[in-house]
Amino acid sequence: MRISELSRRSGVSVPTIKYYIREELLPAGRLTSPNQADYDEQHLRRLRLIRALIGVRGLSVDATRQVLGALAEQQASPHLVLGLALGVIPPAEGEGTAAEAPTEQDGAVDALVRELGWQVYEGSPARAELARTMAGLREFGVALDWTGLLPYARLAEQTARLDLDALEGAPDPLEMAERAVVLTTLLEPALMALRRLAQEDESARRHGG
Amino acid sequence: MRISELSRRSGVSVPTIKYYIREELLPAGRLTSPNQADYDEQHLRRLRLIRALIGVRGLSVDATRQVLGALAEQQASPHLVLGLALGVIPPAEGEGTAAEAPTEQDGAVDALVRELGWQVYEGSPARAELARTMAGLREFGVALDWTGLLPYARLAEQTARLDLDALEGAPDPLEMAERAVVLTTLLEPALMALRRLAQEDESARRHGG
DNA sequence: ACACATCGGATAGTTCCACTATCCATGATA
DNA sequence: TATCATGGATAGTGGAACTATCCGATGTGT
Repeated sequence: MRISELSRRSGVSVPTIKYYIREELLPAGRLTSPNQADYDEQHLRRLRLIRALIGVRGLSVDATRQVLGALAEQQASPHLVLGLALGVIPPAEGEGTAAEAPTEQDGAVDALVRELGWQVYEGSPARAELARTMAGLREFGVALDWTGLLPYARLAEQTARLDLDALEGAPDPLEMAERAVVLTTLLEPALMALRRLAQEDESARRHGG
Repeated sequence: MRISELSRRSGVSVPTIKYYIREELLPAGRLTSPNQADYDEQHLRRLRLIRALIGVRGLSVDATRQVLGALAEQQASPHLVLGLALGVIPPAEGEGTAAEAPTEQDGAVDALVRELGWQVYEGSPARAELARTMAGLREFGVALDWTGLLPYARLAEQTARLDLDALEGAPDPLEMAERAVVLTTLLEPALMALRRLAQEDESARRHGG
């Protein structure tokens, strides 16, 4: 198909598609002549994924590129696929101005991970994110050291089990990775929304709604 | 204290403080003369909260104003305080272009809430958010109807219990509301980071790391 | 074969947001 | 009295995510 059809079928304008190609979120079409390119269903799938990550999830173009990069990088064992797809996904992201110096919170994260016996990569962005938020919380005198996070971490384990269950039946690694990305990133707002609702309900129960 | 001291103590530049006052995130100081105003510890606390929400959490100025608005609106029972503080907080936020038509997903959310027996406000933004993400997931053929969310919802209930526990000892309603906001919004990235790490660990266990 | 729409590719422009800088008259301060 | 900081107003900046325009080449209908 040509770019106009890709645009029509995806609901994304032609200039925007070109922009995504320039930004290397989407591979260029196969040139059939110097000024004519051919796009296939893969492009359409990928474009929809991009729109979901940027539009639904609100990721930046840069973050989206990283996520898609992780997706392309595998072709290996299921764990590597997931490790890459899940591990590289940059979480929420605050004012992450590169090369953050290791803070004292890193020690807390290490302690937490050790206590839980988790086998996780040293350089996971999630570790840094965790340290960052803990530091942020401290500024408010919220006394929440790593032991306070333990029960949350136990719940996270159960959540992760559900997540992995949902990925079980994937036909091929690439499909699995894509599902992992979708499930991990797109489900986040839903999980947080559930938390809000549950908080409201719990509050009603405790204090009488 | 005057604005320069507020700036020094908070680490926020004077122009930025003025900007926040213009944007009504921060109340203006008490004028002691036409060109001299006085700020107190409340301003400092609030300014730090603003910085956490915008800088650490990455909320937009607009979303931050809503959160702070919820904070100001109470003065009532603990449940109302929490309902307002937690309920009004806009979750993650996608391309929320106002007045979204009720989709078929709303029915699914209703069913979910009914099944769980949750007592939650009809107009919670979290409900709309939930419907929106489910619609987003559908676009990818992720077969996840409301029954698929049930186990996640059960875990959310437990998470909410932990959250409410953490708020128990608050001295006054305003303090409680502020803590609720901090805990709800600032803890989100941490919870998501924990989920990422737990996924990585679970993947290692299942597929051999 | 010929007119005309469409294409890929490049470049420049737009909009929005979160600041940031500059000005000014006034009042505080040494 | 001579700075100096202040509140308030207005304009400007930089980055991000598009969006619009132009070009020459090419496909398409007749």
